[in-house]
Amino acid sequence: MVEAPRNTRQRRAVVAILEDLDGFASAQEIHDILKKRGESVGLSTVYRSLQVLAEAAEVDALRNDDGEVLYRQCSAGHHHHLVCRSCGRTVEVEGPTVERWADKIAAENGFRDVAHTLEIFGTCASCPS
Amino acid sequence: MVEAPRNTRQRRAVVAILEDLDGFASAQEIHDILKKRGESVGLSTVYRSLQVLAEAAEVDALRNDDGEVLYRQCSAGHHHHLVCRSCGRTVEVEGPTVERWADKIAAENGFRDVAHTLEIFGTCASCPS
DNA sequence: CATGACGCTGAGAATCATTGTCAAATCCGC
DNA sequence: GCGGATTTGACAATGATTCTCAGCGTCATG
Repeated sequence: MVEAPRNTRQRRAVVAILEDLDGFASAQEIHDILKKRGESVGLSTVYRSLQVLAEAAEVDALRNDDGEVLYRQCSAGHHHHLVCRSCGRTVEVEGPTVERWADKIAAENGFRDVAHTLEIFGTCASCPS
Repeated sequence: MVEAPRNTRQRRAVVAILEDLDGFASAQEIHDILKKRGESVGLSTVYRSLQVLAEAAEVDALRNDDGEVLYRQCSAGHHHHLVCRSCGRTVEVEGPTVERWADKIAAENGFRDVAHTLEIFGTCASCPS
């Protein structure tokens, strides 16, 4: 039996931040925001909460070029991201054609249990060069 | 003027390993292989060599789920990878449709300096479930 | 509402890939 | 062969993430 996660102040605080944020943010950034708001939450707890949320598919996670893991509250269902390198602003995008293409390629080469990662990075219109 | 890189034993050794390997390997793995072959090369040097090669687009780099950077000698030109999770065997694939799709999506949303990452992971035909 | 079991928290230590440091070794044009 | 710039490598340092573990908070239950 899987235990239901407990409803703690800290977990609620992390979820609240994610709801407010528009784009992707690292665990450390979220920790900083919490500190600024006076909602003190331990760094370890922020990491753990995000892991739990990511496993439950309540948030999406991806790595930036520096290898940091970034988190964001997203809509349900399979989708990809168009992410601003500078401000983190994110647009969710869908690419049914791409999904089919990837599956076809994998099948042609005899691969099974197929998954794929696809993210688009750029600089958004409101960020300076 | 950019200085031409020097032709050192260590750099040649790293390149030789990459030529022998079929799939992606981490800097540490390459360092281990070098050690086993008796071609002692410092770990820092392996990292530096791979960085240089990656910048020169002579090898491709990607991150696995653990956040490690993996390197592989690839053909020239833009392409993506179909990678076996189990044995690392890699097939290079092209997807002109995907490239166009990604650029179009980015343009529609006012993003510039666009790049994308796309990798397909699966289990290849010769690996057990 | 009190209780107890057990998950959750947090401060700090530990981990681990990667990068920085810098003196000594190596290249390479001359 | 020389000399100066580049490269190397042992080791320290960094930085994100995970681990540890004693104490706290939750919550089903009485």
